[in-house]
Amino acid sequence: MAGRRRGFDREEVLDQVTRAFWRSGYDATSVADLTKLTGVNPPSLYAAFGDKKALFNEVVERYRRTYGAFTTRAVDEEPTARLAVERVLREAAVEYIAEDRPRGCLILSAPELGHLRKAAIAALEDKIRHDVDTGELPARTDPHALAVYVAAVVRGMSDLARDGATREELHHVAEVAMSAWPSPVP
Amino acid sequence: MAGRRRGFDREEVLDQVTRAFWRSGYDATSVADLTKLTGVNPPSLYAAFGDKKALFNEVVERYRRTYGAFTTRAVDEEPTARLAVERVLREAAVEYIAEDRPRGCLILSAPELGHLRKAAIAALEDKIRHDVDTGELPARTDPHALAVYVAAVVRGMSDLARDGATREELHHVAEVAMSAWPSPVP
DNA sequence: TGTCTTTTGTAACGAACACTACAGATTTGG
DNA sequence: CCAAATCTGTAGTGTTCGTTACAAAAGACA
Repeated sequence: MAGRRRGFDREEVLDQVTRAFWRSGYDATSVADLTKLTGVNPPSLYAAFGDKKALFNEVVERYRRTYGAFTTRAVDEEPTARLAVERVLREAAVEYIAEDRPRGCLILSAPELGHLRKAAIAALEDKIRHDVDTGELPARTDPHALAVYVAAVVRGMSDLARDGATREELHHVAEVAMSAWPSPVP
Repeated sequence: MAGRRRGFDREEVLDQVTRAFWRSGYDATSVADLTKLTGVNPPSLYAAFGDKKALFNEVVERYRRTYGAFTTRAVDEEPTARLAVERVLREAAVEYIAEDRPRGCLILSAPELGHLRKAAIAALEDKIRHDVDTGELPARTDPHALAVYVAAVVRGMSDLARDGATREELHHVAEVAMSAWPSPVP
């Protein structure tokens, strides 16, 4: 038996909340900020999403499936680790500076999401290791070290974007970073 | 005409406060945390350092002169940009994981200190440009792009340290990162 | 229409926040 | 030893935090 219908679009509110957490972080974004931003009063917000922590968790999941999905897609779709990393860096330079969004990466900016970052490094490391095994990369290549290096560069790019870097600067970073990629022995 | 003497060591308290801000950041560190940590009651703390913002500013200045001085020293003391960057990366891998301190870099972790980061990039860029002018680096080298690349790597190393990376991992990042350094044309 | 269920706005809760009024304690200078 | 000056601990200030009690409003089903 149903009752009164929700007076707001759950997805639209979730996107507004995502951008707020993305811009300012979890702690610096108050529930009062969110109610003012969305026009949804506290009881409705809590009924729809649970408490602030649960709302943030849902925001993170949504972010992974939308704004943050380009990294996973590159690693999954590109045939080699080199092409995957090239694409991640090239796309990050665009994504992290997109005009109608907060800058940088929500996940890379949230201290409590280290497990997601660790998983991303492991996935890239596996892809690198595969290329070492097939001879696509030299046998001397250390897959873990190379994956952690890429992680460092991407995090640096996200931080720089938040500091106001330009798209050209990030593209330069990507270009220079790729020149550290191991070249096969002849 | 003097009165009652201060009951605590100002420098010692300042160091404890520095580590608190360093570990948890400005917002997440409450004045109540600081009074509990140092044993100094609020009125004494405010009399000695001013308000929370002024205290943080003094902490940052102190950090620059102590824990964070190794980067400036490397750029000032090393004869070439390459040696300076090599040294910054090598020392960062040690400094950012030191056992009796918070991990990472206080300045790189504080969103409001972008001006200090910008100044550090400019200083490195100048050193790189000097080496381009003297022929130490190839003429095609873009000093700004290379400096921003180094900034990205260092920030990534600081972030990784906070996430629990090991010293070996950071050393690997430094090593791989240096292989992107331009080599002179023969 | 009447009843049941769910959402809504108002208005508050206790806790934690940065900060300070005030009075007693402690020191130097006269 | 007295008086002026500085520091200390207690106990507050008003504000904001996340969260919720409550009753009116609104739609679904009998």
